[in-house]
Amino acid sequence: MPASPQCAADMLFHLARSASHPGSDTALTAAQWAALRFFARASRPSRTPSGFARFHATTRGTASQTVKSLERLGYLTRVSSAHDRRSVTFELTETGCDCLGNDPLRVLEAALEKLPPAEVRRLCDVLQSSMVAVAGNQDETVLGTCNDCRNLTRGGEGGADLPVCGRTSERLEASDFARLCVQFSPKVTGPEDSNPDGPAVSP
Amino acid sequence: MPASPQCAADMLFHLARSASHPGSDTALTAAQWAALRFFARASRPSRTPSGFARFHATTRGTASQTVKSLERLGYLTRVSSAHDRRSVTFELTETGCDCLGNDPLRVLEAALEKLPPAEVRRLCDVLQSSMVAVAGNQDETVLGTCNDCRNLTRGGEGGADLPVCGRTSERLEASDFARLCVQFSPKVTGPEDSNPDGPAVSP
DNA sequence: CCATTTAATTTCGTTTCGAAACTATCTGGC
DNA sequence: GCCAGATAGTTTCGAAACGAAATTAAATGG
Repeated sequence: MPASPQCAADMLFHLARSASHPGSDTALTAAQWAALRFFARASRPSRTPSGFARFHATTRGTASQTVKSLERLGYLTRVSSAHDRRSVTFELTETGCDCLGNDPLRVLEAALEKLPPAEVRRLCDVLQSSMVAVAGNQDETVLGTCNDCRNLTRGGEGGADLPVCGRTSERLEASDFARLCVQFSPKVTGPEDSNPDGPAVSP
Repeated sequence: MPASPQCAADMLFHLARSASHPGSDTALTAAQWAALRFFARASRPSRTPSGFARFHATTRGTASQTVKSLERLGYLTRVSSAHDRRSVTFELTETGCDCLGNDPLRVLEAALEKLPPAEVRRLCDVLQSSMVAVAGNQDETVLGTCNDCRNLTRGGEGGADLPVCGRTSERLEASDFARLCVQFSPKVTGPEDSNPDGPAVSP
């Protein structure tokens, strides 16, 4: 009764808000922190203005402005895509990287780092299944790592094929495997589910 | 590696944002939904503009405006406090109650309701310990139910004393025990900890 | 080759927000 | 009782964020 799902939702909301909210003495606004964080952690195909818009649950127009402001501040650099000339991706500058050390969300990360790894794993499972449920009702975005994504086709063991994202058919680098993707689709859990104790998937 | 604490923090942030963000076709703004939700679930001593400001991690000025707009819409009614003439509390009107059925956060609640209760319990523990850690660094607010709060002094078994909140020394009703409090302090977990498998508390 | 779709940007008006100033009330010491 | 300081709530005002719509450019698919 004290641990109702409703209470959990309220606490999750409050925690996210209080942890991501700059204490007013910080260099960037909340939206700018979110963008800086995102471009530091997303896989290359996701590091676009549209990708950030999905991550931040806002419009592309608003996302474009936020990104532009960070570019003006010298925290991001713009890289035009080779395959699609409409598309641009962003990289953190060294200043941007340094700045991330003051990200207000770091206190939440630090708190989670103190948990036992199994607990973190469970938390991730719960969060991911919840994102799937939320995204199902609306057409929201599910966040996950390329590693766990069904769209990732790894290079063959013979080294013949190169790893690509099946969604964007863009090449991935090894460093992208652990990064966040905004076009994530969870792998269908086969009979050999590695986490039989995990959260129930809705029928 | 795929379930890093950092990734968990990002997913938590994204989930909260995407779930609480109205699809733009909803009657209220994100801030208004948060306020309506809060006043529906907080214990009476917490149902003040200041209480909502803490919950929403914003200033009292901003909170005051949000509350005022909901009052104007007929979703909240203002009740002046008997003990402190500066203070006011708010109650949901019937319309406000009805409106809560369309709360965008309900899809998240629904997702969490599908989890096994033990999983929800674990999630609550993780969220609460994280809130404590975040609140420790800054002077943020920890959210919890009066039931689990060390400030709650229940009425004696003889019925002599009435249940009060030790923080505000205000009387509580039985219905408040399971409600959210913004002046929450977790009970010190004694040797007879009911959840020995729970998240480690930082040393 | 043309219609459609998609990526990104810009513009514009609205809303939200935070900081600071202000009023009213409570509290504690004297 | 009285005054200083703290606290609850409100208001004001300028800055930022936001959504919607229009625009440009490029990819895609008959």
